Amino acid sequence: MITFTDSMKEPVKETEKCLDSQLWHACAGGMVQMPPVNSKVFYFPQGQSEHAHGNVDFGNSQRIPALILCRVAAVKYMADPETDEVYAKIRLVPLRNNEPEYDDDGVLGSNGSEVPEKPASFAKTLTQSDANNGGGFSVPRYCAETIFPRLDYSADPPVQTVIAKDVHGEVWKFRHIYRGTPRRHLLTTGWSTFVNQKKLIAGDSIVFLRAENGELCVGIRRAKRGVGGGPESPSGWNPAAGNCVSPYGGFSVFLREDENKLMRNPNGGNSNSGGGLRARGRVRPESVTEAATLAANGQPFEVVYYPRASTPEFVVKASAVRAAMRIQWCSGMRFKMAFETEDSSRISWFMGTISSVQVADPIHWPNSPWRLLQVTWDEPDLLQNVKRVSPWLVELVSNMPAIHLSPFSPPRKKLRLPQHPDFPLDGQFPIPPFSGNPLGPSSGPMCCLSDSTPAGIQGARHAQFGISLSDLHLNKLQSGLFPASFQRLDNNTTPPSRIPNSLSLVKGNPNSTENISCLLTMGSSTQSSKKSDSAKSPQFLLFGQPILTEQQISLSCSGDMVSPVLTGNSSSDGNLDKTANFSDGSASALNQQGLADNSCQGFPWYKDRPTTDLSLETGHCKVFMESEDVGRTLDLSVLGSYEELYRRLANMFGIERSEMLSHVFYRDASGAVKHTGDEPFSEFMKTARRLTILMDSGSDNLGR
Amino acid sequence: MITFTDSMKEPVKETEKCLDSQLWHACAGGMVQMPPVNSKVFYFPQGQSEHAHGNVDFGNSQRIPALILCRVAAVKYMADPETDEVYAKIRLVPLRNNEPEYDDDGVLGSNGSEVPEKPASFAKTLTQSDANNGGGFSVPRYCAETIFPRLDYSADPPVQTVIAKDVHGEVWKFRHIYRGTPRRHLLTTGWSTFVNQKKLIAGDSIVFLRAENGELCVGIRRAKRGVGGGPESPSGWNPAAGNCVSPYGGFSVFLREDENKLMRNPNGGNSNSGGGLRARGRVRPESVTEAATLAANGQPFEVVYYPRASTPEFVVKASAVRAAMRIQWCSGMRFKMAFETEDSSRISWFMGTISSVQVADPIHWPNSPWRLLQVTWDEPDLLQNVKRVSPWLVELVSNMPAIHLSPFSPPRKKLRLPQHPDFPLDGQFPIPPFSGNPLGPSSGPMCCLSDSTPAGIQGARHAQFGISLSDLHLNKLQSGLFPASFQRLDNNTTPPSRIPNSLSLVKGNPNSTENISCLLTMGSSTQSSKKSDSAKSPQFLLFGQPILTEQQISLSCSGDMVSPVLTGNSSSDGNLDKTANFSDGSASALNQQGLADNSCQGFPWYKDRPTTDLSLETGHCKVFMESEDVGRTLDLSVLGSYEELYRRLANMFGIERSEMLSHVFYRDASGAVKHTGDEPFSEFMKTARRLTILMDSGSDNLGR
DNA sequence: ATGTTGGCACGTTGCCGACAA
DNA sequence: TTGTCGGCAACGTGCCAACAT
Repeated sequence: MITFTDSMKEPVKETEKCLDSQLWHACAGGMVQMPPVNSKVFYFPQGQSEHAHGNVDFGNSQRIPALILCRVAAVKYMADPETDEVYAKIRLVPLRNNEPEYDDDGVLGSNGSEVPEKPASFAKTLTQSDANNGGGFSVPRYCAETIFPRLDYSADPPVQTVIAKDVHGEVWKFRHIYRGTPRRHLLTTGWSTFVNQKKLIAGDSIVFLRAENGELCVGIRRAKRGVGGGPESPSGWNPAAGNCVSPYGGFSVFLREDENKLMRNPNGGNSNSGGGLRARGRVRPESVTEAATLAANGQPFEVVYYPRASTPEFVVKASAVRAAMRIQWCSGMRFKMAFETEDSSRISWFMGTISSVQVADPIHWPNSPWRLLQVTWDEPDLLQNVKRVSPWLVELVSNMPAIHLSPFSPPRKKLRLPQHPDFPLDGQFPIPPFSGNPLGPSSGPMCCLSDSTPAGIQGARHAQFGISLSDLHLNKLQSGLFPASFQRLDNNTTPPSRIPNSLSLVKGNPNSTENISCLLTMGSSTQSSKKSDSAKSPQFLLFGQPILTEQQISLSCSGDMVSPVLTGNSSSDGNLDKTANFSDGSASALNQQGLADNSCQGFPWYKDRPTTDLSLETGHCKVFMESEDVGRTLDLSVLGSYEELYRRLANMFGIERSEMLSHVFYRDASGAVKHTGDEPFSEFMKTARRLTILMDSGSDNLGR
Repeated sequence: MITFTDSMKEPVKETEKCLDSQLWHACAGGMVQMPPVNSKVFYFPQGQSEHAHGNVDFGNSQRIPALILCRVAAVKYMADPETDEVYAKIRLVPLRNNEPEYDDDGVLGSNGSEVPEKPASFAKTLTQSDANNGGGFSVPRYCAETIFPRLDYSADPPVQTVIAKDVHGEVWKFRHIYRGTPRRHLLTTGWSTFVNQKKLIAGDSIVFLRAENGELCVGIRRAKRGVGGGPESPSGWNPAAGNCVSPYGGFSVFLREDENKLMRNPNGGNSNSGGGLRARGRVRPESVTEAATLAANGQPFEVVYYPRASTPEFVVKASAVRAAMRIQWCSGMRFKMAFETEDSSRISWFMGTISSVQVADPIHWPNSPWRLLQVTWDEPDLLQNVKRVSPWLVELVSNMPAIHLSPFSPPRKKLRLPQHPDFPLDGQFPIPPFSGNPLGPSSGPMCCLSDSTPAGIQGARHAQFGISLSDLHLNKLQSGLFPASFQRLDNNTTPPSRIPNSLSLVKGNPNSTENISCLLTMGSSTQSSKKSDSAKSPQFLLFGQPILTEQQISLSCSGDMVSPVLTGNSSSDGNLDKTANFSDGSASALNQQGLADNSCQGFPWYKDRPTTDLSLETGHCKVFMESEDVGRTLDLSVLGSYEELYRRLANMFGIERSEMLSHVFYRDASGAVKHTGDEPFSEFMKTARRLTILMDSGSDNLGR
């Protein structure tokens, strides 16, 4: 008997009960990691719209950024009262540019005790016999012995009543008996009631969890119907690329099946006011537009996330996105990706190759990295439905450390991500005169792969080196810091057909040896940034596309254009205008040649200030942080004094301003290296070309 | 298998299927009459909020009128997909003042064929045996023979399969057999499935209906649990008067029971996006505020109405409301009210007495007639929960015709309600300079009853006549047109204790005989308006409160004040300012004396223009329509010409302007009766005091 | 005319060990 | 160790006429 308060104030809220986060996670599955409160995440409206039923029309009233940096304000772990499906309400606060107080992982705000040890839990996928209405439930021994209360084995047969609470706190009783020959654990009486009430069928999973207070909890994970035997977890992966009418593509099959299940299910209805007209399951399209609009306007909002819906997470740890976007994704790259196994009991990794790097929905989200990667799987049968993935979901496969990890930099000096211009603001927020790449400086090499471009279409001189991928793999190159993407794994015995099978290295100038050596050591950027400062750049061509090294990119402000293909300034970070331009200018040119499909992509998130100029704009200056081979563009003309400069730099790199004074050096147009303050600010402003912050007072690696 | 369109556009709408209006009505029950499309209705936000779960907070951002005149734009007959409960979506368009094109009953727009003959249908309340899972269904012979397909009685036993579609079009099959000794009709196979699926219990009703196309339909009407055996239909009747915190009062008990049923019912849930947080059943409070706000802003809106919810209709035929409000409701009045019987098979009338006339929620809806009447029932046991009713739901009991019916007027001349100023605009809409009473001219007598006021507190001379109610009843007075409210019915053998048992008649002046005779004939206003035009008015006192006749009220503009109690101008119609003033001034005075509870109430819907002035404002003029004893106030000063006058009058009374010219007479300040046009308009405007439209050219009853 | 009851037959549910993987 | 099967007993379902109202 449910009692209502006298005033009947919001009896509805009664159901807005949060459930134990551990049980929630047990039901959500091993793949699901919720961002901690106060951590930074990127919210992808595009991803959320996949979460919704029906078309989400964001209208043309205002542009919504493809991803919005937010702080996680709250997470409510909840469960659908009818289906028991777990979902989370995530309250997000968009971060404006000037909120540096939260660190990426949210450890600050979450009082340390945020690493709960996993409680004992057990998941079993129901067999036919388990789900048959005639039968009981075969309890795996492990579950019976570690999760269930201890049975008194002296009795004959040993029996007990197991009491478990479901996600709503409802209590279920099961007769637990240990009998048969050979002996086995069974749930009999009470089980079929449970199966019927919860409408479980073979393939669904049941989760038993022993909570910290000793209580036994039971949750369910419904199987995702409609997939032919493949791994189950992130299933909805195939928005028809560039198809605006049906953004779901093959994915909608999933939703349909789910939908039908909900429809024929006597549950899942609502006796709602509107007359049961609200969308069943998942999220209403309006909720998505609402959230996205609020987000775009910088206002707090709430999203509902169904971890077991056939869609990937659309609220992603900022650090994960940033890390992924530091990598210059290229077709041909090998990666692995985690999936939940069909019985959702384990996680297994699947290998694949990037077949193309291309914006998933160029019409609506032209600047979005969401599902940027079109992939080919080594075991295509199992992952037929997974055609496009987002970069942060895959892990490059290599026994070389990924270059962006900068393994040789001392931890202390590890680049602190700029805390200032965090928004990939494509239209909504005022763009500050200088706006850094929200994903932080990219230190991955810019490279371009194509398996179809005729070699030599570029005017540059080139020579075939005939290095295959396996060659590369075997080559000692890999022990250096070659982009961690070109070789197959050792255990990859059946290479997909699309794996490129030739690699061209093009020497751009005679001192190729030195340049290769530069390439090999570029991870140690203290050297490389010095050595290759003004060096002629080498050119690698892979399938006719040039491969640029970090140096070639980040140092391009020194005046050397590297490749006619990259007509824009190719600095892969900070210099946003140029990055955008890469896509607007040369990339579209590539498109016209039918090459874009397989080429690498810069991320054109900053289309706002299109420039065709190849060099830095006057007054703009590259800023380098100490030994890191990363740089940011700074428009000195907007600054009025050294003081302002220091403040800006402090903000950019997260350094105390007091530390700054004696550590900032610059090279002027004539090549002379000076200390800030050596010249009047006006002079500095006009002549400075490259600026370095050197925290280690001893070293002198600033190109002096 | 439900198919979705490729684009998945609004799959939700799929369920927004309308059902056969006849089946809908059969399920809704005999009490429910939906207003036809294009008819005029009053929408009561207050009433709708009773329809909602939880507190409806209309905020204080803007005042919402208590009732809003609307045109019915559309009615969608629907059924809850889970519970089969029928509901209607009514699309309403608020009517601004200048939309005279729709008549009250909507016959205009509804292409004539709107009077569907009731199809053969049969409702049976399930017996214990019917609902027992073990049993079948005893088909009443009438149902079997008139609704079901004809049985072949030659077989032994006669059997057939009856196929019926439910509200969703789902097909149900029942084995219909005629067997046993004595022979009877039974539904066996298929029946218990139906009972189980629909979760029917004893007391619920099943409706069989033979549709026009010959198809058999089946619907259900669930019993309203929670009432101890009383009649069932309009149950939620007792908002705690004046209690703002819990506007549901005893009523919430009903909701609770219903709610519990829905809760424990595996149906009735929702697998909704929001995570099942939407209100179950009935209407969300936000929907109410939304509708009310739209309505108040004159924008089209939609309401959802559950005819079998325990709340009275909040969209009421305008004519019904107007008719009800023409009556000056007084405590002590006897009435009857229709209820659906417990088995919802019939309608029965219950007798009661108005115990007090008092605004139900003076804080939020100070001007609302909603649930204006507090009532005492002759059979209180059966209607314990019905404490307050709205005037249009009750019917005054009298073997005399109600005065407002004007039975002696030829039908042709029956008052056409003014079509012009229809809004009871209390704040939202601009008040036109001349604003008529939206409920039309009131022709009911203003009277005041109190069983507690000491006689003679008013200064007026008075005499006790000692006429009891039964005296009145027996008295020949009743054969005239005495207000149809003061006597008990013949069959009322147990008079409620609160029935007043004495009646005072106070002679206001010596010519009482004439005045009584005037009273007796006032219904025939052709005489009365002439005779009592300038006559001194008699005073009836009932329990010390004066009773005013129609003449006293409507003719008070001639200068005679009737009673010091009624300090305001007591014209019960048209002269809105005065009516409002009655409540604002004298009624509150009564309140201070603790008398208001049982006194009559004028309807202060026009507080906007408070006036303490007792006479008509300068330039205002009473307009009388021919023989009707009703009048409307007209501000001549806003008119510029006779032409404008005619247009306005035509609008007010729904008369062709061409007919008008020769039919408008007026009496000027000097008492002279003239034809419009006799004087220049400017002169007319200044001197006219009483205006009569005389359609019957022959009669000369205009006080000339 | 129709509601209620008890009888009874049949179908289903659900517990069990045997068997097999 | 645990999934599946056939056996079988208990129970519930549902049809029926008799009886009651």
